[in-house]
Amino acid sequence: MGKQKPSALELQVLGVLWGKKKATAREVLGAMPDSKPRAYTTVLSVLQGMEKKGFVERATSGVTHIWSAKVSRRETTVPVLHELIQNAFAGNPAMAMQQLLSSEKVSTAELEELRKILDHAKRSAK
Amino acid sequence: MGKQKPSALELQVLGVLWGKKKATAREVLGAMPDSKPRAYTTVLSVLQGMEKKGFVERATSGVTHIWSAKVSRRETTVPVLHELIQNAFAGNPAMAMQQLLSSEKVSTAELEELRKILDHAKRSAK
DNA sequence: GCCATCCTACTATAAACATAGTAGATACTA
DNA sequence: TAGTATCTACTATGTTTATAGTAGGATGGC
Repeated sequence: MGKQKPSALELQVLGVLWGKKKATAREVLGAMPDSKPRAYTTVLSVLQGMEKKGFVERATSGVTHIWSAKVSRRETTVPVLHELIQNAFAGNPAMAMQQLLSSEKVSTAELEELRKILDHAKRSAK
Repeated sequence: MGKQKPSALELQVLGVLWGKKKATAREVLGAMPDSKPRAYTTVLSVLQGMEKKGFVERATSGVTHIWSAKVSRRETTVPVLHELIQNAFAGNPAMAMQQLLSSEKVSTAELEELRKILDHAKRSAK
């Protein structure tokens, strides 16, 4: 019953729900970050499966159901990232971050923010 | 027939090969970071499948085959991380890094190293 | 030389995933 | 109110994943 790992598609659905707080199946379909064409029923089926796994829950509003995430972004992604780092980065998170910095666009403001977090982490470590 | 995405297990195998440069199937089995018990033939089958997909290649040394990665860590993991950030972090790599800093152990030396990279990125951005 | 061992190739299979259709209920609209 | 559109539940299907067995060839020790 406990902590299962969401698939890539399920994670994408969760990402939408973390962003919107609440959404109908149709709204989720419209907000999927990969813009792959999918049938409405595909997303609905995924949501229904995710409910069984405890990833999402729904509130009924008339006929339409309103979906929301039941698990937090952090609790969900920490194990996912951890596993990825174990598997692909020899357990070394710094290597992953280094690659992220060089492969993804990070704004100056975000860089500044990260530097603060870094300094704080350094002080805590000492 | 280009760029397919490796599964989690395939990524784990690649991680072993990136670390060891070359390894037999048995050595790969022994070095899998999750220490899940698996049959020798399981790993062999995975390697054979990965060869078809172009992820690994082999050299024959007598009867035994020596396996090595045919794709680099970077070219493989950049799309994987990118997709993860799109799906689970609203396309925001800084959020992912922030979480990494707070959820994974990073040594003081690595923090220092990261700070340098950060400063460099900041200078380049300006 | 023989037996146990280790190797690869090939095949099999259960489970998970991604996808979507169909049917029946409800709601809108002209 | 008749027809159209929309919604959910349920079922189905092709694919990929993870797993491992079996068969047959080679190796090595004794």
